[in-house]
Amino acid sequence: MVTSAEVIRRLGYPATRGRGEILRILTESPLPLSPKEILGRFPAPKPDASTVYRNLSLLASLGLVRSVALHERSRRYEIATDGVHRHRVVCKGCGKIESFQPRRCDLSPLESDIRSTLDFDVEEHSLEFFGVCPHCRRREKGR
Amino acid sequence: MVTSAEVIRRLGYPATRGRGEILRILTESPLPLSPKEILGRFPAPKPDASTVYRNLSLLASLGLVRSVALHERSRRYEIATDGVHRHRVVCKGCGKIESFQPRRCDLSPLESDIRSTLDFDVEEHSLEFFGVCPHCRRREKGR
DNA sequence: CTCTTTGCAAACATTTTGCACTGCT
DNA sequence: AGCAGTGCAAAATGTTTGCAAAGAG
Repeated sequence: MVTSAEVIRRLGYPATRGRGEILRILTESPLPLSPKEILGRFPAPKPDASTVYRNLSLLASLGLVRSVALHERSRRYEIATDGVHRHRVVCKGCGKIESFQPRRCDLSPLESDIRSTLDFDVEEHSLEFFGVCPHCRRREKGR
Repeated sequence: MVTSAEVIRRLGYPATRGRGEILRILTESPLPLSPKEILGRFPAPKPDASTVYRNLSLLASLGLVRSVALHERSRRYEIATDGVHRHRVVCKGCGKIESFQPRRCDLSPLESDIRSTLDFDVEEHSLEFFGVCPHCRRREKGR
């Protein structure tokens, strides 16, 4: 078992309490979290918000966390588990987010298209769905 | 030919100069634009930024424009042309954005999965790619 | 002990809001 | 004329930065 502290240290950065906590919080969350939510889940004493932002940037540049762009005001972050690929469904009514692992998510034909047409090396993609959750659907029908 | 002014009027809102210009600017842009960029392309006299934000929200709620979430600080908007589906490739090096229409973009199996597993009615999806553009690839190799 | 990170405060960027005035239909 | 939209100013968010004090290796 490799602890997150070791991973960070091996990458050449001191393993501070904040960094470990961020990784733990994101690992335990089934949904991507905003910096504010992450701060909210910190046990006391809570660090300053700027520390959370700085560490999220660092961890993202080390590839340990990933930012997720939903159509919101703030960014969200999730743990970057190698090889595990997740997508989200966001409810347009209430903003509820569900996360799921697709049975197959084969976008390689699209990625080859991009390579041959635009000459970009594609490294990642982000695929998010927007719709209506069961709860909001019932509410809409009721009206 | 139906003008954008008529479309807005039919939906029950006055067709003001700002609304028409926003639709024209977005129609003419091959790439999604941020509110600031949209404002920059306005012919004088430029409206106030708040007007641009208010109108973008209105046009988005009417379904005439769509917001695009790239991993950036500000939102971007594109014209919502019915039936035409576009995706973006963003260069991680220089931030360059390319837009393309996929030859096929069949995510219906995934959407059925979502329907049966999570019971969400999926109405839209957003699929964006991130990679390295030819220019940055050459620059990286050079180092 | 040295170098990096942290807290704090302030700066910044983006977006939203209240209000009097202007403009669309 | 009447109601909705606009500019302006100010506030609300979300994020970044400089600097002295505290912490990791």
